[in-house]
Amino acid sequence: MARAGLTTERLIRAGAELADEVGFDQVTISALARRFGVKVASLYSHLKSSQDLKTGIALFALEELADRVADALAGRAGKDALAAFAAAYRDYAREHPGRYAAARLRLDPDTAAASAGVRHAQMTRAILRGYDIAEPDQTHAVRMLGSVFHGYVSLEMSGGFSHTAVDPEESWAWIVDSLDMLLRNRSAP
Amino acid sequence: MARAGLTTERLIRAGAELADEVGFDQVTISALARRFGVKVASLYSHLKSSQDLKTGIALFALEELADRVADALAGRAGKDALAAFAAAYRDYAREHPGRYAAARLRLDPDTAAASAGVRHAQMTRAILRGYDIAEPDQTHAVRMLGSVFHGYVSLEMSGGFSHTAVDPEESWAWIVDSLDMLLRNRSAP
DNA sequence: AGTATTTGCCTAAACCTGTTAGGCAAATCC
DNA sequence: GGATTTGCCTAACAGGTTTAGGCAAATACT
Repeated sequence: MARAGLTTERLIRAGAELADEVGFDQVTISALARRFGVKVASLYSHLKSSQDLKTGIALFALEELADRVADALAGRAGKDALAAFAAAYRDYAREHPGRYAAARLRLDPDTAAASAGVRHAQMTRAILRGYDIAEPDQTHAVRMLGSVFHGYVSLEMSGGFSHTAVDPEESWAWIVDSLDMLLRNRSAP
Repeated sequence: MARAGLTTERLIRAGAELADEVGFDQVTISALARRFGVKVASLYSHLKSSQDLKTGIALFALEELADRVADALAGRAGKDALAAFAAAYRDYAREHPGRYAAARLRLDPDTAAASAGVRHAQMTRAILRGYDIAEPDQTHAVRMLGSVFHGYVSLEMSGGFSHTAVDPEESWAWIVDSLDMLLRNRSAP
């Protein structure tokens, strides 16, 4: 019988696509095997477990998102950088909802420390360079930015804004504007 | 054989407790049956499905959280109300992580419209009465508050803040402060 | 009270996902 | 071309979900 040519790489990639189509928590070893026209047990040569697959997708998504954000940030500063960061984040979540959900998977500390998550933190801090904010306020600001962006995207994705007529696009712009205003206010004199 | 005295109410309540102990997505009909010392099939007299159970827990949590927020808000206005709202929200998530996760379950539109979710929206809007912000900015502000609070709690719960020494308590206070400052700036002249 | 009816929990069974163990054949290496 | 590695397979078991049908406890009726 001809072989299917599975690799861990391909499985994780396909898992990411599957996540976008059916939702991250519907990603299952069985569904993945079906997609490759292969028996379930065959995947266990490439993946340790279902959890392993999910972690792999999470790491993949974190990396991909970090790359996008880095691209968006290149050559920008101040409010420009803030807006670009925000847009990259939100666009990714809308284009790849399953991967975005994956990126929010809780990782064990070691895995997290070796992931692209640290790049995310660095880039968020980089944005604040345009605003001259010292520690510990800088950390507070990093946490606030992360909260707003993640919170907004998460609420929007779960349909939380669909019961008001106001365009989410406008709210997003208003919020970015507000954050810029706030960070300027918080800048050292 | 003596009966166990199951009711939909009791099952949902026990499910909420179970969620706090083992995590919302580990809540399962089987685990619930074990907890009552009863066979799995018996629960199907009271619950239509596993999904039904989860929806029930979500509605219960939304209600409970709305009650707490309403209590916290009573007799307060302006920044006081803002801080109380924020505290109620965060405290609930820390006390009842499973229920908080349940409250974030995506509900179908009809169910959502009949849930305590609408009270949450109303209360968030009520806070803004202390700041004199007109539409459509009011909607933007509601969305921003929701995003920050949910985003912060969600990131904190998933361990996102554990790699920096800065006290999350301080960050929270800083953020509430910032939001107050921002809303005052956005007030009509 | 004693009978009739409802209702609650049971057994049994089918189907799905996850996981491990062991086998055979295709690909690869000399 | 023969030996070895490696990939996918079958088989089997452990949960979880859900439906169908049965017996006995609780409740309602006269």
